[in-house]
Amino acid sequence: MGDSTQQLDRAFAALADPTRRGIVARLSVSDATVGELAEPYDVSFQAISKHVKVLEEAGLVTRSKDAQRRPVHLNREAFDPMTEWIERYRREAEERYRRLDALLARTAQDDGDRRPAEEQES
Amino acid sequence: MGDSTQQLDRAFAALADPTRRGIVARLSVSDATVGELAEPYDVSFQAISKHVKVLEEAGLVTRSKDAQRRPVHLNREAFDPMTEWIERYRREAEERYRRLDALLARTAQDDGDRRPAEEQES
DNA sequence: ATTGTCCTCAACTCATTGGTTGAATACAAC
DNA sequence: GTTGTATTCAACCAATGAGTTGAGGACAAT
Repeated sequence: MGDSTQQLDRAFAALADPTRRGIVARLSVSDATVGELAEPYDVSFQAISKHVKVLEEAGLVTRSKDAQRRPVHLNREAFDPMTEWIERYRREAEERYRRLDALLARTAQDDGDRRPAEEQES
Repeated sequence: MGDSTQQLDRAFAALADPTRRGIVARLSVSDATVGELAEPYDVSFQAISKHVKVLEEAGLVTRSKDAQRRPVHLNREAFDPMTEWIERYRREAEERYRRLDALLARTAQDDGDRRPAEEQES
């Protein structure tokens, strides 16, 4: 089980929680302390601290140390593996669909040409 | 809490599992029955059935009914909300970064021009 | 040095999840 | 109708996850 696999596990899992997605959205505007991040939510401060930790372990954010504050910063590049993974298979399925579609179009044309003759099996 | 939020929850959570990502990758090649999907894995058949159910509830796959088989089919469009969500905030952070960068560049130039005079506050 | 602020760590609860096995269902084929 | 095949459902278990509260650590300010 490769490391990139585990990294994808963690990144996708991190974004599966609405609170954590909210935190990411907030951080896209500016860096923020845990206190600032917690403010809009109706849960304990510590719960938000945990959420930030999950995001950090997924590599999606980093924390620097400024006196007693730990400003949280969005790690933009860390989102790429997810979109790349999704887009890869989405595109593959899309291409298969187009091939199938083309095949069906050809078959439909064949229907007009030959199929009536072939239906005489009954 | 909107429905789209819950849908994102489920979609991201569904992709957070390597087995389920493997199933999606397999389905990008062609539709498959649960039995075919289970074959490469070293877990029980029922476990894979459950995984497929999770993918289905996330809207990422659909199952049709062909006799006793339930061929599983990838629902390509269902992946878009995820990439759109990620790209939205990724892009927002990117723009902020560029603005900050430009600001820093200006400030650096100001340093050369005016800053020495302004430092006379002490 | 004491106090207040910002934050993390530890221990606990409760719900969810991924896995198991053992039925039960649905259909084809004989 | 019996058998075989493909699949789901139900009950259970162990591990993980999101939440809580209570304590402790690091630093600034007085």
